Amino acid sequence: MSSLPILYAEERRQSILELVNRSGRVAVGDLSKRFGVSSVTIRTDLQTLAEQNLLVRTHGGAVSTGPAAAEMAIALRRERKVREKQRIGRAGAALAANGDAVYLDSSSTSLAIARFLKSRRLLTVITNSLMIVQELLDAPHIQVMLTGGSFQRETAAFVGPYTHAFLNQVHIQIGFFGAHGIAAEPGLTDISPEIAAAKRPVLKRCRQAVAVVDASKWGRVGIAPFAGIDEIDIIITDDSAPADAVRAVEAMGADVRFV
Amino acid sequence: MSSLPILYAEERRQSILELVNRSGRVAVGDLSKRFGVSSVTIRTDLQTLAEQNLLVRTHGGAVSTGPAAAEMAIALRRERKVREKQRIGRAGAALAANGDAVYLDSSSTSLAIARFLKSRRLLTVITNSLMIVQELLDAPHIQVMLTGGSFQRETAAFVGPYTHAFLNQVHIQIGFFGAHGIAAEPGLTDISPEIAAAKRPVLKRCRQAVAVVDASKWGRVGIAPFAGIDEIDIIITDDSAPADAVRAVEAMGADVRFV
DNA sequence: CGATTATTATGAAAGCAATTGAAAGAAAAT
DNA sequence: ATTTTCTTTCAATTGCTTTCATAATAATCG
Repeated sequence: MSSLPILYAEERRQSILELVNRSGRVAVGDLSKRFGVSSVTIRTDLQTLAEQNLLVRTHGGAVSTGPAAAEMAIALRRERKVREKQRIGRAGAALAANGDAVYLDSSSTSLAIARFLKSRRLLTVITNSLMIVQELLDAPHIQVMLTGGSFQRETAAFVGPYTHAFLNQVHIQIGFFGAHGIAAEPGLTDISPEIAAAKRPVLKRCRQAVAVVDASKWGRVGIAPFAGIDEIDIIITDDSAPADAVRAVEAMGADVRFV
Repeated sequence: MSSLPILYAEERRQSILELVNRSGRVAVGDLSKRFGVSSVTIRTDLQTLAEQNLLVRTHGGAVSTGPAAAEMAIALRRERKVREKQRIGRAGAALAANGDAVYLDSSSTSLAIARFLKSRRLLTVITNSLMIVQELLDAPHIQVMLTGGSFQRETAAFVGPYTHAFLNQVHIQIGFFGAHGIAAEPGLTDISPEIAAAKRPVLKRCRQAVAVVDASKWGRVGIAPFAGIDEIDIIITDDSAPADAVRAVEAMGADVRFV
């Protein structure tokens, strides 16, 4: 067992990655014995690797992320905070009036809203998200418009200058925006500049801009800011949002609603 | 059969998902026996998956969902002239050079071309067809651009003025166009004015325009013409095309190639 | 058709393993 | 020597699964 005398953390993680990709799965206990470190250490390793999307964490171990082909479908479907998003989705959908042109961005919360809009009529849904188009395929009474642009595989969204050009031509009654983080400063942020760039022009075109963020987003700040708190009309979140972060945002005059 | 000793919850759910997608339905009792866990555990699994919209819960089990994915898959299976289209697709794909921007319209023959382009690199595929985007999801080396516009459910294509606007902004090396009919006069036709209107502007933007039509299209004339024979550089068809119709088109100077 | 019976579902409680967070110790880097 | 990073221990927490009792649903029979 001590055939590998000492390994740097990085080397060990590399080895773990090889193992999980070779056999498809690893167990914390096995790894702990194999490398001669505590199980807590292995867990932090797995967590680190999971954060980089190099494997998928499970109870007691981890499994490989699978073949790159199905990667997107699985990753996007493995939603978290499902219940919270569902409640936020229902509340958000209720804000759209008949006849409205509704914008849904490429976020899982917007997808939740789409699910509640499916049964509606006389709605136009504008989006840059492939997932939302697919979700609305069997909603025959909803007119669906896609922005077009360059397809970004990681997010299943369309981005880039052509997306921008499309969005500068439409008028929208109400727009829903997910975010990676929300904080008093700098406001709403996301993880990719392209995604943020796709959201920014739409905001200006919406009579009403609604941010939809579950509790985990509060206080977080992503690399790419796309909207200040003052640009958002309504913020919908769930009631487990941290109170101090919410207060800081409300102090700037935001209308925060809990579901 | 149950040689798998212990499965992580995640793995088990993944397996259940595969089973339900493969056979269309699963029963709680079967799953419970197969995985060697209690029926209550299976129920929580099914509930979790149902919350993520990955399947639909029923009494005693679950049935597969994905009206989007499944429906489209069925539509694709209804294709006719599969073998001919495959041959045409291979020949068409061979015309695209590395580095090209390729346009594929929303026709089943273009979809056949997309399948042959998947393994290529350094290609940009521009399309207004949702099915082609989906086909190229797992072709990571191909950049995919979608025109955007209004979604037309019958053809799974994007059409309308926004589509038009997008297409006026791009330059394309080679474009492939399916058609409902081809004849010396009025040339290439389709069944819907919207579809025809989406094809017309692209034609002018392509250095090379290729019509891909199986034998059944010759001599047929649809309601909406979109290109004269003189606007087309190459016509690819299969060798069972009616000779007289082909001759009439060739007499106008067309380059007709058989596969 | 209604009543009975069998099957399936749901909720609560409990056991166990895995996880997380905090605090402190060890190793490496500056 | 000091800071930083990594690792461990320990306690508290969470998550998964089971059992059992009860409710709801489907199927069967009179």
